[in-house]
Amino acid sequence: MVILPSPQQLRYLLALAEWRHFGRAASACAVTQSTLSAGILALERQLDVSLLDREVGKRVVFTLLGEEVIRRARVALEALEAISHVAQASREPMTGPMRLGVIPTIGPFILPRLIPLIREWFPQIRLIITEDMTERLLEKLTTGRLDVILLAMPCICEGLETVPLWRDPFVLAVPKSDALAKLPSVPLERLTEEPMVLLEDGHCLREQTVAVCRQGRDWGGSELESAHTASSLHTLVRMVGEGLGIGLLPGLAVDSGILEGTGVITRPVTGGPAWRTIGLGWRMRSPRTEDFRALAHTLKKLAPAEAEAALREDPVEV
Amino acid sequence: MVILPSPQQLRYLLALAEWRHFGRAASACAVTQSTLSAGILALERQLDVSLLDREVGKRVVFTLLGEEVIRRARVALEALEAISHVAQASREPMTGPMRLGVIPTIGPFILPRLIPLIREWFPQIRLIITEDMTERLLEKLTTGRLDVILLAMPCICEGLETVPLWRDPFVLAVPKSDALAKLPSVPLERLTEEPMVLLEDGHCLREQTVAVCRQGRDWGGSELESAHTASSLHTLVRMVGEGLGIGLLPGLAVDSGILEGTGVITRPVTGGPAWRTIGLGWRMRSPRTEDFRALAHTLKKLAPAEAEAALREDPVEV
DNA sequence: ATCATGTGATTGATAAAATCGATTGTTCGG
DNA sequence: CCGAACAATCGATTTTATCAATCACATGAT
Repeated sequence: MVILPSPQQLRYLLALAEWRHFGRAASACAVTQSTLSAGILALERQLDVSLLDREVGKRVVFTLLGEEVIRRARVALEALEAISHVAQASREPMTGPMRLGVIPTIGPFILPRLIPLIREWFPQIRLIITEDMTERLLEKLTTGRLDVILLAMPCICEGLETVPLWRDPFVLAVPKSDALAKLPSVPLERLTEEPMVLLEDGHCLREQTVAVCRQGRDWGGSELESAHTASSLHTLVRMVGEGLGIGLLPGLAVDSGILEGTGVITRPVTGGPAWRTIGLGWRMRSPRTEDFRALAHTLKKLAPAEAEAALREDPVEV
Repeated sequence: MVILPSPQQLRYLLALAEWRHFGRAASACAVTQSTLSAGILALERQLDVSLLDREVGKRVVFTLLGEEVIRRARVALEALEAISHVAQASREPMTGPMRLGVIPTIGPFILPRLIPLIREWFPQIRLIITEDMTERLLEKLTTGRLDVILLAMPCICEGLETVPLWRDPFVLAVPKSDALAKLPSVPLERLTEEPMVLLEDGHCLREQTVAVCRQGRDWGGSELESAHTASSLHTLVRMVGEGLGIGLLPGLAVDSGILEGTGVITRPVTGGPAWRTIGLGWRMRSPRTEDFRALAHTLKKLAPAEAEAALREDPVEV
């Protein structure tokens, strides 16, 4: 049987790696310097290797092996902490802080409904909300700075568990006076007749609307480059109102009143699938996986009835 | 600061999960039953949850949370053990058992040279060799039943670190009396003139030789189905000798004398790349990564001089 | 019904360890 | 050469892990 390093010793080692100073590392661990020193020594003695270079002066310099052990100690302690956390989450499900990330094309339109819903169903949950674009949300999620994110699916990111919540249909936004406004609905093919206003690069909604347009007709790079770009959906609507072009809007945004007082109206688009799927995602093997599954189940209540029904009938995601 | 479960307690839990019996689990851990019982109780008390269902009789039944904690305990203990192992590997590099897997189209031809080489360079290493096909080697590697494998690259398997060692050229094997035997070398295009003898499904060499043949000409499924199949390279050579068809052989096999006394001769193939790259692979983040890198460096000495040179000049792998 | 048996939990004693406060021995910078 | 800063060491104390023995409670055989 192998002698395992004690978690305490590993904590001391990580603190030392962080502070590079025995005294400060010790007070960070709430122990005396002698305790931490003894702990590091004991770890080195048990492993029968030296983790610190003690040659040069009194500075804290780790050996190559020391650095490697530090990396692995982080992993091991995280795994141990996860056991505590999963126990805590099971003891008191749906309590405590929950750091939720949300993309800018969902956040402003869903949060006014989402926050009261969570307060009602899970009053013990303290939501901490971050709004950012998909890529950076994923980075924050995988590095543990977020617990759970609300985004447009599909999301290709390994180690991520996602649940589709509902479909959000795209509708065409045109100025009241536009020719297309006279039609009851607009076929996909006609979307390229007029210039398009798109979101800035980085918004996944930009790529999704472009993909919808490309369904209708070959719509090359040149038109895309000449399109106007907006930094938010609110700006995009204003620009459509100013006659700079037409735009595709998520139904979610329209439902929450983004068009009010803008002179922009919407028409449904026909001739092909035109929606995005909104889903909830979290780190696979997160200690609070069960919490997040329950949250997803509750969040489905926020779907417009017909969107949820559509997803139920055809759960295969695009 | 969260209270972490002690590794010892987790070991008790895992033993209990394995034996489902306090007494037997205790002796497996070399402690008394009371110690193990107290350990489990202490773990439950510290986590403030119940891991065992103690309602029904005296049988050992885990709660759902218990099962989850057991899974995570396995991960955490592995991470802790990895720290011990990396320390041990650094303390005594290149010692102890090393479980090497090798595919059947490499093993018989390289092991007679590889084993003495390792005995000479790393006499402390105790090789334990397993021969199997790529897929099952990878499965054994990822589940920890092998430490390192020798295979044909590229190998698409995440979590695997691989190093290319040398190129092994394919040569054409034909009966001495065959028409192609009269040529000094054979262009790829002519490989499909005669029936081909291939290895059985599952050998990666089969797919590689088919890929080489396909370079020369469109060579569809029907010819493949009608090809003869051999269960080993030795059989394949015999079948070529019997006139059942021609075959592609790794130079490695030819160099080690597979053709002796068979009436089969070889010709180089021209008109396109015709080789496989042999590499060494191991679990990324294996505690003995440094050992394996050193091993790979040494194994390169087994390459025919020209093959290693080719790889040095053009290390980009196909 | 009764008792033997197998099981996990409990108890009290003992050995091992973690930790603390105080001290020692180095290494720099002035 | 001295003093400040720092890590290592020492001795005392508390805490923890472990053991052997025992208890409490099922189950099954008679």
